[in-house]
Amino acid sequence: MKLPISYYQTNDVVYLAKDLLGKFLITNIEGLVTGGMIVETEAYAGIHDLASHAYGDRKTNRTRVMYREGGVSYIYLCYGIHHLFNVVTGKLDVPHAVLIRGIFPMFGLKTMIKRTGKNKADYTISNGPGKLTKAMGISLLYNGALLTDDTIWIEDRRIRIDPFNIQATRRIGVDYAGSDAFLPYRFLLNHKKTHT
DNA sequence: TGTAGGATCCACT
DNA sequence: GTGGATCCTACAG
Repeated sequence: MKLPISYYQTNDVVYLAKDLLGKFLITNIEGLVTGGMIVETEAYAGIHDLASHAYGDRKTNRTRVMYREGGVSYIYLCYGIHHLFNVVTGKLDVPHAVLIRGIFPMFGLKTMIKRTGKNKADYTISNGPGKLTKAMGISLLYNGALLTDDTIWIEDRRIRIDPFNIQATRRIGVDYAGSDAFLPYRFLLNHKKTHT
């Protein structure tokens, strides 16, 4: 069920961003398990993508983990407040990443409620990149963590996704990226029918 | 060493 | 639909 390391090591990051829809992101942090189905992702395509932190082959302390072999996490702080969780993909020295932007909460709902201070765990508890890390306990501590370990991992639960239910749009918040801001690298899973 | 701005969210109106 | 929270990163000097 847990995705093997080889899954992450293709260089087709756009394909992976799409393929991760319907997979399950699960964390076991501080002894508490939370998780849910991935419903929104964005692809960041290495050194030629103006929106990517690794654009222009920028190797810095922050971006270093993106250059590792696919299958580790890349977590960074955004706007000084939000931790954003990315899946590093691709081969060694190819800094591709998929930003996980939304999950549908399914496991550990009580824990999510406690962590976020909300009063119910409906889809809004984890429908944004900063919200899902908060609900799932993901922080900078786990930057570079192996996704084949038992802290943060992704499972294939054989959910079949009809391509008809995948919507592709431009990415959010990357207006600075020139023409790359318009690439259709954001993928949303239309899952209204499974839960209402 | 200093500073501008950011892969966001929420509480307002 | 707007703005404040809040702090790290990158880059200029």
